[in-house]
Amino acid sequence: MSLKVYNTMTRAKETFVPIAPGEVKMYVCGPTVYDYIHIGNARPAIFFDVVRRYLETSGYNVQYVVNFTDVDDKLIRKSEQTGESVPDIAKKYIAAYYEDIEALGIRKADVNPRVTENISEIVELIRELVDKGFAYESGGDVYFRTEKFAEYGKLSHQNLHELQFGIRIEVGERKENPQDFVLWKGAKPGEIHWSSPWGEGRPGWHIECSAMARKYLGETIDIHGGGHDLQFPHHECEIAQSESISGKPLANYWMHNGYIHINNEKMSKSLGNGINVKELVKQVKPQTLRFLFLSTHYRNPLNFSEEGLEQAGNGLERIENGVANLRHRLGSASEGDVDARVASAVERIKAEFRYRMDDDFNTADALTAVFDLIAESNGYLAAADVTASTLGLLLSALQELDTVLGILPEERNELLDEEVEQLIVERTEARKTKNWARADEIRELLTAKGIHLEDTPQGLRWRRK
RNA sequence: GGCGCCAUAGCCAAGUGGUAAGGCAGAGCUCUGCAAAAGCUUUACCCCCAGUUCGAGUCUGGGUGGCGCCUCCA
Repeated sequence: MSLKVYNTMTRAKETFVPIAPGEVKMYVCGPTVYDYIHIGNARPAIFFDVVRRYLETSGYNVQYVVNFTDVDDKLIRKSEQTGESVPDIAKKYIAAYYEDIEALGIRKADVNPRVTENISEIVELIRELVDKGFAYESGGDVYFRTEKFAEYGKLSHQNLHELQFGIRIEVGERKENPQDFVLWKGAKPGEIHWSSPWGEGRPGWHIECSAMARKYLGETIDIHGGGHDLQFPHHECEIAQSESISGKPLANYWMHNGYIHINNEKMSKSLGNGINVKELVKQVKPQTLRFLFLSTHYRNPLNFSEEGLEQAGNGLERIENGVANLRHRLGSASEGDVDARVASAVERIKAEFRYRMDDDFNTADALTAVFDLIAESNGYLAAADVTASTLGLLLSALQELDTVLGILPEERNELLDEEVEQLIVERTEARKTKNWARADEIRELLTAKGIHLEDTPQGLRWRRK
């Protein structure tokens, strides 16, 4: 089966065909850097990271761009509140963003363009829009003339005239039409600003993505992604801006992830129910969060709860134990050929994984392949004699899937301190002499230190918990 | 008002019109000196009502309940 992608534009799963064979250009809307990212921001970051990884393991060369909005109303407001400058705030939260995504095992994008570093490209694009009559200057602002772009609304399938404008925010009085949106905002006194043909000011929100996507990826990109809420107006506006100039589709595939809910209500900054990634990773392993997110299809909402987190943690533990047990057995495994039955099961499971991922990145379904591999591995491990080559095969299959999912802990050659080592030696002696009381005492002592001892036919196995 | 999404076991969750994956939790058993880990066993009138069909969780229509977007949001 070939890769199928659900395209918001057509509202259907489509066979993925890149513009250039073997190349994928991906643009995902990144954060506005005025605060620490919350888990709602983490969902697209993790999901599109998995998309990128999967495309790469499928043989594509992926160009992955995620922007930073480092100047906008929210940054300016924050600056007024804290007294810090807008660039200082942006710098601080960009650094925090990198820390957070690293903690979550999210690979950095190839480029993280920033608005403030692309002002001339943005101004140039606005100038082109004005020249072609798609935009107009009004009182120091520049607006996009939505009436001029007949396809406005095609992504979100909205009829321009049936939208309720001004329902949430006031309609600016400088607009020709309420549905017009701002491309350039004239600066108020004291605000951060740049020069433009329309006076001092700064870019509107939507224009940056059009300008930066064009600069870094070209007129048409393969995949444009972001949160569900960006569909309208953000992506709709991007389409209007980009396509009215190029006459070509901005993106061939539009992908939108569903929201994180808390108590069955969306998480959002305005509701103030956000959970910071920084706080969360202090409490749970980052892999747990990845596991949790990937266990629900990306387009579905995901209700976040303590219970869900705990269940994800337990599920992950089963996988971790399986891998650890595999590694442990490596030490006592014999030489010899790969077990034919295991080999064919591994092939079957890997194929199933691909099949499920090919179906619009169905990570929840694909995760079962990991459990299948663990079950296969545990079954094989029960045998009295195992070959290192078979264990190696299982391990590499697991790692192969994990290249895409990123849920396994890194392999660490942890050492136990001398005192613990000594106790383990003592316990082994005690067991030889059937001094169960002392053996159990030591085991409990170490359990209290977070080190779990397990006696297996192949000797002692320990793990941290 | 317009445009959408969702409803599957105690919980999470996948599901191509062919008789309900997987995980977590629970119970029982096996292995173990005891544990742990692991294995085996065990649990579903797929929200309701019609319809299409040889056959519907899946398609159509109508309900009920929940959620989202309609220019800050991921």
